Amino acid sequence: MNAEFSVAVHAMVYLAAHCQASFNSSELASNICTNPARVRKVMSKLCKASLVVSTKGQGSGYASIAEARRTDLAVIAKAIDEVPVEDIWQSGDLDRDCLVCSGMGSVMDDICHGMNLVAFDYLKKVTIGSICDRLLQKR
Amino acid sequence: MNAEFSVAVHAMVYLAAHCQASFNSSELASNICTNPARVRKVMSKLCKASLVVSTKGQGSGYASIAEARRTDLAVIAKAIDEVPVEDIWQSGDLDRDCLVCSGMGSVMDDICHGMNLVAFDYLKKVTIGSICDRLLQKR
DNA sequence: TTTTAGTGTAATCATTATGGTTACATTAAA
DNA sequence: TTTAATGTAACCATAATGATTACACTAAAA
Repeated sequence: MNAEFSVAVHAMVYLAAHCQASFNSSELASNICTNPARVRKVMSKLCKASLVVSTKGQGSGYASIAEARRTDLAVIAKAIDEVPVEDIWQSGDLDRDCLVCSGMGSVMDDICHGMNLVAFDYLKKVTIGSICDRLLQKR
Repeated sequence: MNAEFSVAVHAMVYLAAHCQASFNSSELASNICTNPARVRKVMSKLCKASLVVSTKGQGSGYASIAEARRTDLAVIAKAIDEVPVEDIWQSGDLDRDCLVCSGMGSVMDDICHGMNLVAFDYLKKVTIGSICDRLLQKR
């Protein structure tokens, strides 16, 4: 799971915490501590998944959708096409006679998939709203 | 989670499936499809955690421990010092006044930790024995 | 006692992945 | 018509990864 996920969550939290306003990629980049091009790349994916709204032209930028607080992190991860556990290296070789050698690849694949399923279940329980509340001490 | 985990699991499964014999790093590397030095590096960690036994000198190598089939993948991951979800990039900056900017780092850290907890729970349920049985079609 | 075949471990190298930077076509407000 | 923004691609520097090489150490075998 790379930094795009952090950028996406941070941006969505920031927008949700200032839900009346709109911010351009430079303003978001400054708060996230990255560069505007990276922010735009991530926001473009969120926008395609309808998790944020973006406008174009002068004075444009990004803003929260109405249901932003209810958006969970699993949805965000899928929108930016990320999985918690990256594909593990598949050892062995399908063409070998040895059952261990030829079978370990798919075993590791399944294990990776299994971890991703439980990790996604966990991410489903974390919402942008819950993060906002925690950050703004509204527990 | 990098390839050392694959190497470790593959090696443990191979040794457990041939539990009467001992194999050197070249033999294991050939079955895993990697190089002997890499195998030795991983096996050395497993050995320190007493998950395999190794001998030295001429004719030496690695062999299964008696309880190998009951070893679970969480124990192996810990032995080689790996976590399923690598640290996610901590966005923001602790020294900023903005609560979102200064707080997101630890939020992402906690999320990463939460995913690792559930992923480790999953790995605990997968044992070397269960993988052997699957590969050798003893379901 | 010497030779030999192995482990343990570090150093180096090539390749890949990652993130930052720059550039520019496109868009829409002013 | 100008300006300020997004969307996206290309390029570069750096970091991470795995393969390779080397070698000190160890213990069996001759």
